[in-house]
Amino acid sequence: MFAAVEQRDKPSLRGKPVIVGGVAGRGVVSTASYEARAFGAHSAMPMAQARRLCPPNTAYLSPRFPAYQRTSAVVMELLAGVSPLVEQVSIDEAFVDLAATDHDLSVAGITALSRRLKADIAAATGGVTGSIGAASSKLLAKIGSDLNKPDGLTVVAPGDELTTLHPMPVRRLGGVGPATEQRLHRARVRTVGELAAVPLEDLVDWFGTAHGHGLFRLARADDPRPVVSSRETKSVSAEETFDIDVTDPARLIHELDLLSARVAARLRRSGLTGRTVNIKVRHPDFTTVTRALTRDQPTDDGELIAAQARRLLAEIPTYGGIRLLGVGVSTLYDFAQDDLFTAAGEDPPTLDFPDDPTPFPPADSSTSPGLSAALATSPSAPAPSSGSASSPETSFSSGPSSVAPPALSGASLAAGPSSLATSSAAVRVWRPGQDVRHDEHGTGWVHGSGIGRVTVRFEGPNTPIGRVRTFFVDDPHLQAADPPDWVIPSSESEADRGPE
DNA sequence: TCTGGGGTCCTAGGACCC
DNA sequence: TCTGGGGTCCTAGGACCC
Repeated sequence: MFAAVEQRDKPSLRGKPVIVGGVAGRGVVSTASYEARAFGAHSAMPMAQARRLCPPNTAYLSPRFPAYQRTSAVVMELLAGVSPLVEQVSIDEAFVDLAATDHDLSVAGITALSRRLKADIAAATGGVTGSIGAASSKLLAKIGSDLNKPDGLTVVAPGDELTTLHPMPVRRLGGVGPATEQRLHRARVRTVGELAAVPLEDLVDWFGTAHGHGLFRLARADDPRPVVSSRETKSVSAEETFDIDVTDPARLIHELDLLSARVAARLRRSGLTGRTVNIKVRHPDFTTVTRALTRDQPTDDGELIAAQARRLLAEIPTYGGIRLLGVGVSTLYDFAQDDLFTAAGEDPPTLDFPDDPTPFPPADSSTSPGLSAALATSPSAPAPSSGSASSPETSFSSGPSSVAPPALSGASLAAGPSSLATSSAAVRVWRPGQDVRHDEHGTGWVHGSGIGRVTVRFEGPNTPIGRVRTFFVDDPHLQAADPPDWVIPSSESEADRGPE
């Protein structure tokens, strides 16, 4: 599709090999025009290899996503005119549920409708053609649309599904990629028909429950997947492959910050926040590792994301250089954090420490022996347009009590003044050994801590051995009197090592 | 001049909880 | 002393798709 748009917009490219993709450095081919495919170029091929294969008159172009997006929107608009139930799969693919309409669903009727639609698409896009597959399921419709590219039209009549499907190579099935294909080939299974002869137990054995059952059904054209108009976003990420492997740690941190900012901006644009920060590192030998950390509160704040990402990166050896760096956020929530809870009529799950009449030590940092910092902020309305609805980091010291908690202050500084000023929550610091609770079990001390949570170790007349419980910032047990259910640590547990 | 970028889903193990 | 069962959440990695 990218190549078709380029050839539409630049007549001189028509009839010539066109390759769209990363044209420099370590780029790969996004799309090869049919003229370029004749020389062996194809999607996902390293650009360097495509250059070796294609003749000198080949055009190598960087993608112009806005142009493709405009063309895509024109097509999607036409599809919406055909049926209210359209599932856009990508920038250039969609499923249309014709059963959600009152169209004539006979083969003749669908063929006529498809012809009209193809003509409308070509006219509305200025000559970009599309291929249509029509069938009784997504599986067959998709396979049909691939059959006579470009500008193809395939209608699989009801009843013809198996005769269409079974001669095809297994690779044609959605969900069968290089790994599954290889595995099947080793088992002498090359066609869908051969796949249909494999017992379910074998498929589950080879590919696991989900994939095994999926293959078993697809091989029988048993595909009840409905057309769904919209799906919620599960993650937002950004990554970059460097032209030359990066070794300089300062440069890596800088890149991490840039990626975090990009992710945060896209989260805000979509009205999303997320709790899990992921990083991805690809080494020069192409091995790829990921690290993730789930926060207690969702955020869309680039500084906060970057702070987490830096901690995660610190776990990974980078002295050999880094080929690719990525940052992502998942465990998403639909609204900015403040909206999330006020809209639901619930209290925000953070403690409002300044007003909190807890049995804790006094919230006076100058007199409380254990409290090393208490940054209170005035409750105020969320900033109207800043998007920084995230709360400041609520963190706990885990370092030696003689030192100001470094991770802590780093995190709260990273939250930035504007973020602090717009939040109704406070940052509170606990130090190991700090006395935080007294009850019938004895006296509880901060034993360990992490972002958003703290473990308290109890000892006293009723608890001869140390008992440990983890509290979260929003845990009512931290302030309420109702008896929590105690966790009795085993002897190996860190709980018995006691406060430092 | 070897191998992009943005996603989804699944699995497996461990921690934790009741 | 020889250790359940079911559930959820989290993390890491892999396959796959466009």
